[in-house]
Amino acid sequence: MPDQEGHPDEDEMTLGSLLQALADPLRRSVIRALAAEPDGTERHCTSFGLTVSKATRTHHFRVLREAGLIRQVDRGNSRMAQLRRAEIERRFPGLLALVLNERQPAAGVTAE
Amino acid sequence: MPDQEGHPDEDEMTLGSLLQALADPLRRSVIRALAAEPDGTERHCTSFGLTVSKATRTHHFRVLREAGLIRQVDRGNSRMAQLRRAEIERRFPGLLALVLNERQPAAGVTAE
DNA sequence: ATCAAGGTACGCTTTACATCATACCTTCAA
DNA sequence: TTGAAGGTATGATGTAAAGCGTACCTTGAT
Repeated sequence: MPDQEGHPDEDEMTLGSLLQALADPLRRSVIRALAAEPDGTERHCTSFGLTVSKATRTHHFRVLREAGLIRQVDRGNSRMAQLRRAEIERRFPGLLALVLNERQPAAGVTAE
Repeated sequence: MPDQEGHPDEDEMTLGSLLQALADPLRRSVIRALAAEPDGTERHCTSFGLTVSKATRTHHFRVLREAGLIRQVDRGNSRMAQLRRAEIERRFPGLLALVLNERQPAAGVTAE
């Protein structure tokens, strides 16, 4: 599996890129879904029900990864996504809570 | 002074538009400057030292206003900006703190 | 009444981004 | 080893957003 760069260290995360990544409702829904799981949970990238093409999905997960929100781990054939909860919380306390408390039905995700 | 629409109510603020508004470093700097002042402070739109044209400045303040971050008040010839601190805090607790705590390199100055 | 100053609106350019289709690479299972 | 499945890279497209200049409208001076 090619190209796995772009996992910034905790102190390399910038508020700008985090906010930019979270400005997209699709990406927020991914983070919300991940955060709803127990800490350390790995989820298959296709398991979020995003109604976009493969290429677009790759794009969004790349943005999340490069912002530092998720960690992507290769598991044989697939690449799993994991929320970098503790690091995000240390670096920008309260940021995740904001996304979690959003009372907004997911956009772009399979409808309600 | 024309067009003063777009002051959403507190419960009309959406996380999406707030994040989008705050994704821009210029707009974050305005919010940071406002938040550094005592609550209720009104500041002249030109007092932030933004290095953009008048038209662009108007644009950014409009985004901030329509997201619900600031309130714009006409004072004779000028239009003053005021942070909607309490409302933002009630609606999305912790959001402002995130912006405030951002360690921001000076604009136009490289390196630390 | 006139005019400079503060803001906005409009039109335009340029850049960034979300999206897709296609082609390709890797892994695992027939 | 052949092929299906999961991901990525690339290139193209449409749209949104940032930026500017200019023209115009207020307001408060002169």
